[in-house]
Amino acid sequence: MVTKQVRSTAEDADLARADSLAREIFSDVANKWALLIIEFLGDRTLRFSELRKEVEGISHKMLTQNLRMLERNGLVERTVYPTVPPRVEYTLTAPAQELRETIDGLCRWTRTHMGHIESSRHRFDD
Amino acid sequence: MVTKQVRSTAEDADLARADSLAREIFSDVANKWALLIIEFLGDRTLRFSELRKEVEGISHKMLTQNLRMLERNGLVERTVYPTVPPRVEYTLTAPAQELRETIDGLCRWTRTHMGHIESSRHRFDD
DNA sequence: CGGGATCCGTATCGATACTG
DNA sequence: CAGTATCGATACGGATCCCG
Repeated sequence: MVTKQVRSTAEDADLARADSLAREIFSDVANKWALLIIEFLGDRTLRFSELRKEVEGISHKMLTQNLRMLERNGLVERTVYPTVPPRVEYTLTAPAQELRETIDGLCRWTRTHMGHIESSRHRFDD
Repeated sequence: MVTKQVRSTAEDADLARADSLAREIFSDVANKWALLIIEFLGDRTLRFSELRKEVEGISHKMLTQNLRMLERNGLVERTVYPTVPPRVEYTLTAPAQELRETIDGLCRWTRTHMGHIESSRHRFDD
């Protein structure tokens, strides 16, 4: 166990960098649309328009924006077929598949506690 | 397995309601600040000001706003001690504790794949 | 068809000031 | 100390148009 006393200022700086990076990634990933895209894409390979149908309610803009972000973070793979009209397919990468497990957990949690939450809301709204 | 044909319109309406409720709860919970508050609060009992220190970067306003929302959904319990100056303590409820398990998973995932994500970002930014 | 660019209303957020 | 209210800034999100 490394104590505060023997930790150099350089190591402190490293930890600070790691922390802010983790926070940054967390902010990217812990947003509604990103999580829904990952959840609905699952282990399938879908085109842009197909994915848009799956994640209902998402706008054209939000879908492209989030897909770019996920691609940048190495969570989705984007394959372009240079045909006309163009055909673009999206798949989750291995790290994203792991992430999907925990998102599944989040979805299960929601379904399990929906009733409790709904009644709690009604109690609160007085 | 219930097929589409034998499902009544009333049952369809129920399913639609459940779906939109689930979406609503998901939108509440799957946001950066809410998740961080739950994660940092953990199994402790913290005052408003203590919690504000823990979740660094959160503004006074965002903290109150999210705490109200979490309280409404029955995820945090708010205890007011009518002293002067006032003392208000927050704790996670049982459902929120369960949720914390999956948030822990999300945090572990972030730490595990930080390196991969960072290098993927550098590759993308060209 | 996929996606970039633009416009524009709205929700979000931070800072500040004020109450019990 | 905890919380509400108000006010600007700006980021978000949707609608639309156009290009490959």
